[in-house]
Amino acid sequence: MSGNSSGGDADNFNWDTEDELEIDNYTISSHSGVSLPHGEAVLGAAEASLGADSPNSKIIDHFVGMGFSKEMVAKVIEENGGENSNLILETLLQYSASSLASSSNSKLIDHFVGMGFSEEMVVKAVQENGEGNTDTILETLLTYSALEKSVPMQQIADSGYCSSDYEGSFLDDFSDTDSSSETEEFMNPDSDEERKLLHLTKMGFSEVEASIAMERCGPDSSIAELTDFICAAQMAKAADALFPLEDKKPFSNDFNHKKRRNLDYDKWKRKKQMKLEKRLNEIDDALHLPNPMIGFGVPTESDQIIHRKLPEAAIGPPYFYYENVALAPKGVWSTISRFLYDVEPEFVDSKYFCAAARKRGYIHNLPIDNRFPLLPFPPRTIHEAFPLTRKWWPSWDTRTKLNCLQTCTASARLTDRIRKALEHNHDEPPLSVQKFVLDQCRKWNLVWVGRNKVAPLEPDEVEMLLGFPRNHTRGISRTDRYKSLGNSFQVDTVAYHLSVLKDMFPEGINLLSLFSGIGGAEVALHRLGIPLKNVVSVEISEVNRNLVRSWWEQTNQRGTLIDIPDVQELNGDRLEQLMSRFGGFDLVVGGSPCNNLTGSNRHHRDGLEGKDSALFFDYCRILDLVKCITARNQ
DNA sequence: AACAGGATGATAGATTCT
DNA sequence: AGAATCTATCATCCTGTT
Repeated sequence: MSGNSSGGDADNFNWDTEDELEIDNYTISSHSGVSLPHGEAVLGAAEASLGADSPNSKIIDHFVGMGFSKEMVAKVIEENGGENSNLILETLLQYSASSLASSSNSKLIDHFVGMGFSEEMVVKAVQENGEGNTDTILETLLTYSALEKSVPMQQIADSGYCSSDYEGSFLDDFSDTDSSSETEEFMNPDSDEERKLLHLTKMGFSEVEASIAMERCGPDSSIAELTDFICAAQMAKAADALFPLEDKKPFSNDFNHKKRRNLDYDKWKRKKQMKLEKRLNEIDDALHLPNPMIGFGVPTESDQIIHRKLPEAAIGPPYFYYENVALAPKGVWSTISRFLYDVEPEFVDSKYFCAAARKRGYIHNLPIDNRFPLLPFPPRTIHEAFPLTRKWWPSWDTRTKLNCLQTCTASARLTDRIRKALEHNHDEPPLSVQKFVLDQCRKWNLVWVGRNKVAPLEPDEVEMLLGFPRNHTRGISRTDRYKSLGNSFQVDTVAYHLSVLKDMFPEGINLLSLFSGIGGAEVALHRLGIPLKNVVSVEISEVNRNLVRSWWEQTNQRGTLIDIPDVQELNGDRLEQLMSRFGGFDLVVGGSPCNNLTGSNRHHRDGLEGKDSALFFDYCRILDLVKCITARNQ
């Protein structure tokens, strides 16, 4: 961060429009001595509204619980009313920022501590960002505190709750941390949901936040998940307020102002969000998608990283391997990484392994030296993969790789439209037509199968590109084949990462495969020549389970395959039972559903909290249990 | 089973601002 | 010149309706 030289940078917070002059000198905490022009009057009013019976007292408590001073909260509620908590939070953060701008360096740490951040956290943030750039420090602190507030799974594990009822223990552990709360009077915690709700409100979250989180995370979500969700949401909201410069918000009680504000609010918010994310990215550049996307190395490129340092908590046994789409909504990968022991994701595009792109992130604790690829190498270009298309391939279609293989394919109507668009021309079509056709070809992965004729890939061809044996998915409906394949691993890519296991487990491995799909991990290990001793495969789709079972028999596996339809079935008891029977798991593989993360989902791109993608937390839960049980049995 | 249906984020290049 | 901003381009393990 290039530094503004000192804390006196009032320019950073250029708010002086008429409406905002009144707050320009306002400071949030008793640590700084700047006083308000009419502070007394405001505080007087605020005092009055602090009574326990006041309708706003709950919301005041809420924000105080977040670390803001009572006076400041009261003032903001005075000015904005108590309904729009979003607006209140933004304003509070603006106040914080503005007071920062006028506070001196020596008071910097005190100031942040006064906001409710811990001293060591502040010192760290100041060290990292320099003293000058206060808004950067605030951002960093917010990031830290969101990270800290969320309770990573490993902490639960570390604290010794291994059995299937650890969530209950966790609840008990927290339920008496705070005795002063008025929540009891309206809640009677006899159901699990209400218990969680009560618990969350006691932790300082609002009832609304808690309910939303529970709705979004599902009824079985743990407190850890819920707090994580709320903190993420709070951080996003807080983030909105951190742009003091150009997009100034009118700040007054003027009704028209507010109305206008609301009209532009969404647009404004989006713009802010974008900018904040840009700045947050600068903070944790660790999660930038790499270019070229080769992870720690691919067999076809010379660039390679041989060493990495895993966080202590991540080191096995068991080994684990988690996969999901690389281009997930912002923050998703940092959350995933946080829940998986802070292991840095390895982003790899399968175009370095086969003829189709497939940008994915992998988080694993496997060694990364001495990897080797599956042989023979699969075709690496479209022409190699589909030699027959070469004859019809026009010179102006310069593709050499296909795009990501998806679950749907182009309609016949579209290929027909393309044919018609091209038929009118004897020579090269005009540029506009070329562009249209190329756009569609890229979008739907069309290949040339005749004069002016494009077609989507056949399921067989997709199987081949993804590294599965021919006819692996044969026998189910065409639509299902596309769907199952589109949701699968690219076998060569995964095998390259898993290849390091071969020397370590010459006798074979016990595999726990979550969200197995059509068995990409199993196929990869088999093709690597790593014997599969016992495989427990969890897969919701019966069609897919049958495919894996059928492959298992066709390939004359000697081991045991156990399939479980529902990931919820795999609780602590069941796992203990399975693990004592097999002697533990060597590897836990899983790629949790991505349909709430991917850009191609028009309707429910809800991020990790989405209905399906939230199953990621089950992966964490189960991995944690396995880790715990393994450690205990050693 | 076929079909239609945008939104998000990354990136590169051009343009303007400092 | 270099930073900041704008613009165009491209890719994306898909869902709801018919």
